[in-house]
Amino acid sequence: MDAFFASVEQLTRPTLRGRPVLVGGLGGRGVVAGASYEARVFGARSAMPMHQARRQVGAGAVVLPPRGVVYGLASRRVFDTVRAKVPVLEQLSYDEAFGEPPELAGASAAEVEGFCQQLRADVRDVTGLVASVGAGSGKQIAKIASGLAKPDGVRVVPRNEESTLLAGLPVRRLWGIGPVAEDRLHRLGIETIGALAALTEREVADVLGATVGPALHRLARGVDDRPVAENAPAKQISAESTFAEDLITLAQLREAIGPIGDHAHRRLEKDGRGARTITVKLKRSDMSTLTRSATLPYATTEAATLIGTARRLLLDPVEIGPVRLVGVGFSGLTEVRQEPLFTDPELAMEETSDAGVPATLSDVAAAAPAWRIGDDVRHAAHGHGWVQGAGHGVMTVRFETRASGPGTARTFPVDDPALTRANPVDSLDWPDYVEAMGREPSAPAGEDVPGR
DNA sequence: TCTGGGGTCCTAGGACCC
DNA sequence: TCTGGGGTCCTAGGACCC
Repeated sequence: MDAFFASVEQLTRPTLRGRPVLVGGLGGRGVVAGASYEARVFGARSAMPMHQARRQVGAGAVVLPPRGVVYGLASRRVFDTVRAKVPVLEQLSYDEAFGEPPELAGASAAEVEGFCQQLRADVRDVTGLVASVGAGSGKQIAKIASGLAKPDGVRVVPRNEESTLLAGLPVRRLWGIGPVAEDRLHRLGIETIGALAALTEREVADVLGATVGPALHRLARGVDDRPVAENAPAKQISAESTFAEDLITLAQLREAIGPIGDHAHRRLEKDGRGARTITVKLKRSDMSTLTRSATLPYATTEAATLIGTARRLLLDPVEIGPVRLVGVGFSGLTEVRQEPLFTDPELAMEETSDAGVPATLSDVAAAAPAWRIGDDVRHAAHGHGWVQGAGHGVMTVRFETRASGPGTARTFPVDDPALTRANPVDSLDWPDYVEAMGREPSAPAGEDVPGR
């Protein structure tokens, strides 16, 4: 999908079409999760610090917090549509998947091109979103081709053009070569995939490792027989959170880990399996990370045991230095037939002792929610809208959805009783879609698609 | 006022077992 | 009386992907 997050915002909030949209964290430590093509013109990119992207785009920038549920449903619509023509899909993220349609076995480049164009048309008709498709003899070539196809296009790489195409590309374009591997190769004067392909097996293993090296070497030489397969069940479920200011005491960490553990635990429950291994992740102010893990004798779904164990694994900032991020991960995921007969009473105690803790800032926020830019709103008379601006006791709401076309903005007192919080999904006209289809779309891996 | 969040895979060392 | 070899599991760290 082309600029997926930003495109969903422009689809459901039509006023934003044609404008530079940045989706991502709004706080000082936020990064860009999605940038519309209008924003990319100014150099804004995914993973860039938000303040930097904002500075580059200038005053016209529209900065919005991510609406994960909306992207998740849009993603399901997209892949339900694709699945009708490509039964086996290997999903890489919310917005990207590999497929190997059986009917294209032995097809000519022209036939493949036609198939891909039809697929894009289907996706666009059903979802209103723009997809690009790349095709080639293997996943690596298809992936590179899809990058070349964007925006809004198809790129088919025939067999006889593969090696020429690969040879000229910078090594970094190879899926699996990141900043570190790129740097190592550059030090040896290896700049292109062609130069990488020309190395010996031995050389490549020395530079990139005994496993990864030869694998990347094969891809560089155009050898890619990896199958396209449906995603395996997740091996790990985790949640993490970066704080506006570094945490400097163990007490702060112990308080912070509760909501993060709850978040991870909620997703574990949704998955339905139990976990044996609990991992705590801490990122220090210099961006280095520390992890500590513990493995229980049995898998459990119990929040008290899981989060209590995580809390026990925390390290003291007095010893390790200020902490900017805390994460909790669960792995060793297995079906749990029955709950264990006993839980560790000490751990259970630790967890439940949170009950009497004084209200945290987030509790206060939940009690008296302030309207924030990007919030979805319902008004008794004007319908569904979103908060375009707020401050000085008033707020501006633009009333529009995917179906409405660009809407009008109206200003209200922030405490206007006619305004209530709305389900973000309604901006996609989701209820109408479900009604038209006569059912919910299939939910293969649920919301917990890997990546993003 | 630098650098999110959710994943996968690999490496390497040590404990432990036969 | 000086210590092999193979295997699995666990822990910690790191590269890489979107």
